[in-house]
Order: sequence, then structure tokens, then C-alpha cells
Amino acid sequence: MHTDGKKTNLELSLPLPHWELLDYPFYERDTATVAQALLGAFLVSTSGTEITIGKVVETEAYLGQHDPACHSACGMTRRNAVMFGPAGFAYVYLIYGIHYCFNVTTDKKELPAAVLIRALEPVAGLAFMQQRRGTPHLRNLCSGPAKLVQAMGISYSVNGTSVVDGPVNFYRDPRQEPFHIKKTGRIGISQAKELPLRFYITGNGYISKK
DNA sequence: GATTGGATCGCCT
DNA sequence: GGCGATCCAATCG
Repeated sequence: MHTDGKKTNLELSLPLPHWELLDYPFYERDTATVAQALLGAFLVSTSGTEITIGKVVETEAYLGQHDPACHSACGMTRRNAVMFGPAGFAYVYLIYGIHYCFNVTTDKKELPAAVLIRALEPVAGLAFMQQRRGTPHLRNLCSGPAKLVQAMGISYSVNGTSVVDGPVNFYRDPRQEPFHIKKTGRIGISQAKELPLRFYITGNGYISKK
């Protein structure tokens, strides 16, 4: 059970009728642009009959082989192979032997870049998220890249699937209220940490850290 | 074949 | 805010 008084969207047919699926051209732009454009979009994950939805509130851009913090910096391996394909595909990887993180590939096909989804504001399927995360606290469901993967029921089998017609998709709401974007250095990396490639919605209460 | 380090989390103080 | 868990993937540090 969620803990505040807000109504969930669970009973509605999802996604909402006026939402627009983000198609491949959206992802085929430069990575920092896509990372910012994804803020305010809705991540929809279907795992069996269970649907979970979160609003993207925090992202990071990883620019490709010339970005030393990007997994593709040292060339193609089995792990990062998805990034070397076309834009609009899910790149899921294991970190610290324990956690998974979810990215979407971006930019031109020959450019192995991606956007890491770092935090979501829970929107629908809250009971599933709470169950998967083992906590009732809304602010602790999706406030980190590995947390949201767990809350949304994303497994490693999602790696390499299309975000246009696969199990995990992004939608935009044309009625989305405007917001301000904060830019900072990326979290948890040792190289190129000063580059302003982390983006989040100013004032949103569901980001991973200030 | 062995070693090293990591785009994190959660619990501790 | 500090640190241990925990283990895979890349590299041979």
C-alpha cells in the first residue's frame, strides 16, 4: 500500500490515451540532448500482466568512445555490445556484482553512446514496486539507477530489446508542465567527473541525491 | 588462470 | 558521511 493520499492510475488503461510513444528518431540525436529530453517522460515496463510506470526525473549522458567514463571507451566487448548498435535499444548491465542498471542507446549507429536512467517518480503499479523493493516508502522505490530497475521488474533479459516495441518503453505527455533542468557532474565515476552530464528536474523529491 | 576495480545500495555512526 | 557486501567482466595494473 502506498503511504500518501494520492490516487494511483492502476485502474486506468495504460498508457494514457494522449501519451505519445517516443520513436527511434527521438533517440538518434546527440546524447546530452536526449538525456535532457527524457526528463518528464514516462518509463513504462510490462512484466507479465504487471505494469509499472515512473516519470523520469534524473538522467546521465555517456557520450561514447571519447568519453572515458563510458563503458564503450575501451572498445566493444560482449557486455557493452548493445551500445555499438542503433539508437533506441535497452542497455542493461550488472554493477558491483549485485545491481543492474538500465540505459537506452542514443545517437548515430556508429557512435556507442547511451543515457543512464538514474531516478523515477513512481506513477503507477506502486504496489508492485513496493513488493519488489521490500519497502512502502515512495521516495525509496526508484531514487537510484539500481533501485528503479528492481522496482520496475527489469531483468537482464531486457538487454538488447527495443524501447520502441519491446517490454520497456518511453512515452511523453504533451500536457507535461514545463520545469527547470539542473546540470551537475555524474555520480559514482572516477574519470571525467566534472563534466555537467547529469540532469535532473529542479525541486523534484525523487532524485537519487542532491 | 588470477587479479582488479566498478555508472550502487543499505546500514552504520 | 563512511564503509562493507558481493561477484562479474575486463585485463593482465
